[in-house]
Amino acid sequence: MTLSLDLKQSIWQVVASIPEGRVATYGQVAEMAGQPGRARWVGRLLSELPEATTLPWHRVVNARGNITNPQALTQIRRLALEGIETNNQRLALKQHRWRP
DNA sequence: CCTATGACCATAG
DNA sequence: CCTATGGCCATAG
Repeated sequence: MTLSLDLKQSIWQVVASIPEGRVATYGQVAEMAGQPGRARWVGRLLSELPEATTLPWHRVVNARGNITNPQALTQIRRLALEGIETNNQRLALKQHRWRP
């Protein structure tokens, strides 16, 4: 199956709907977009975003609350602005996870 | 066609 | 906490 524009848009939509001050995991985003088990698609899609995007990609972390992003510093800074503190690239997922 | 590579994940030891 | 394993799947070479 090819990565259709529809699928990309559904994933972007989910990311866009993550509230400020909350985070979601890659797997969570994939599942909410109707593609369970496809966390890697999410990570790869986010890696292709233009630098000027308004999509809140910084609110997506891995299943352990860890930041595994080449742009970790940017992500950590943005999360801090929303009141989410990190420690060694890790945050308290249990407290900050978005539960719709 | 085959292998390697990820902004991943769950489970087991 | 850490490593190992198996699964995931588009993309690149």
